[in-house]
Amino acid sequence: MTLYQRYPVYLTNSLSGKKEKFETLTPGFVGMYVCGPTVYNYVHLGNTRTFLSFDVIFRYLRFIGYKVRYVRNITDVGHLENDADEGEDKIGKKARLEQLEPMEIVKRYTEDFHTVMRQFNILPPSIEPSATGHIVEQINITKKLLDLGLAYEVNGSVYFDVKKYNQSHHYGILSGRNIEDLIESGRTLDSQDEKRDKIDFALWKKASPQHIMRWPSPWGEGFPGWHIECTVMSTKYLGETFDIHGGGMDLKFPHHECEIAQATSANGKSPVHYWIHSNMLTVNGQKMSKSLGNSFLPSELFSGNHKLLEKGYSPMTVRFFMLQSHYSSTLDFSNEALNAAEKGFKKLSNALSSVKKMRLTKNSSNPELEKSLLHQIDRCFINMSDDFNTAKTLAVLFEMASQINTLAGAKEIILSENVFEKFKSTYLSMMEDVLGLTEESGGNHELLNGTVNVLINLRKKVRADKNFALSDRIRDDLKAIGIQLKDGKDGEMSYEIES
RNA sequence: GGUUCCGUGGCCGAGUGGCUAGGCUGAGCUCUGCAAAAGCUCCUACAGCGGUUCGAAUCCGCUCGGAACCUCCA
Repeated sequence: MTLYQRYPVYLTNSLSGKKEKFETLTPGFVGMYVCGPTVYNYVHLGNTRTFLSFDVIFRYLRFIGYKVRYVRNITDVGHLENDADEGEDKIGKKARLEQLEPMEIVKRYTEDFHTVMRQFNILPPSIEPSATGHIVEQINITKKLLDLGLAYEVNGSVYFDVKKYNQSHHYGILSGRNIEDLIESGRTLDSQDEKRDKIDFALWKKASPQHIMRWPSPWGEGFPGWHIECTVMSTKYLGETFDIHGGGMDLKFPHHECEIAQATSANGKSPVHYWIHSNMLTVNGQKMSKSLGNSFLPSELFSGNHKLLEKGYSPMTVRFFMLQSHYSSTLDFSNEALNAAEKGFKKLSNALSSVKKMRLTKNSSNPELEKSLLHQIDRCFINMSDDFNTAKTLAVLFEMASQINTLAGAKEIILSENVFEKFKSTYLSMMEDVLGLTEESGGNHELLNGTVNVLINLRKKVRADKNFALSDRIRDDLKAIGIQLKDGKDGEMSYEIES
């Protein structure tokens, strides 16, 4: 029996708005697509939260025994400033502003994105396709939609006919809207707009003479629209129907709605079984976004070099901070909360390092304690399988950490070996493999380690001689430069570098 | 205006009908030569008003407050 059979996953499907039992299309296999970044600028902390949420989902599904193909794209063309006639491609615009080739822009910000992902210990996806690598497929599906009569061409641009689609399907099924409301509200049409209806969206745009990014097509030189890339790439690597499609809440409409319309039209079937949307990171209750100017770059957060920050916080502190809330809730960002997270994470991290060193004294049954340990192990999985509830899982890990500290401080550990090992390995793997929370080295060099050990040995000697004045001085002086000595019960000493 | 969501103790943040969230902060105790770390104990909330129910933070209605989407945004 696999872990996923023992602890079946339930997740909130945005399509139904309900928590549903997770049943994969192919037993044991999961296909998951997540909308990646548009690489026209540095990723900010809000963007990072989404990728972190799906990283944990990916990690957990894998951990409980699924074979997961995780596709996360890079959008390097086609994301328009707006969908009106004069809409400019985001990459193209940045290239113009910075006087660089579009591919230079793409390269720079893709690398930044990857660096940030590594810093936060976010695993790379199985496949990371780019939109420009799939121009041919995007042209093909556009042709197909034209042939089906669900798209129309105007002056070298092709648009999706939402009203026509809505005659046989429900456009707005995901975001709970109906087409009449959409037509009534929203922005008015630009007079020179080529679209038949303002809710139609571009599949292919004609490139104006000054437009840098352009490819030949049956409709002349142009570039693909924003939504079509995800349909093409998800279909190509995961099939016409796949298990999970994720992304930030703000992509639900129109981006994901358009994906559903295109894919359903082109393939004759609904593309996705479970839609998962992660919620926004907020600052003072407002969404963190570039346009509002309240966004943080990860590097600013690490260094503390930002007007809203009192100090810097490590990547793992931030990762822990984000995992304390559920992915579907908004999370408010503040110095106070980060400070609390820093201390909380340190506690878990210390327990992680002691659990690695912990050894059994005697292999013998201890029913009462074992029952409690097994219960904690069980709850880790139950909580994670319940819509990937990292907050609840962390609560159990804190209990386990207390247990670990108690055991580590005990004279002897008497337990059945299999329970002991299971307990250790669950704490370890929940922390490191599932939640991706690893110990931070804190610049722990060999030379420094040796030097501190010289002082520790010296202090042991003077302590044995009851020369407490000197013993305290060694400790205080080290403390002053950021090294905290800790005296163990057995006369052993350890140290910790404070940030 | 339309669609959706939220309002939990000093702070952050889980929790969807009865059973302890958890972290941080604060107070006290234990251990320790003294610290630090660790362990234990305490501080017991659910925006307001009504309703359903034996019983509601949890369901329903209204009021107040806040947010997201409807235009690019993870």
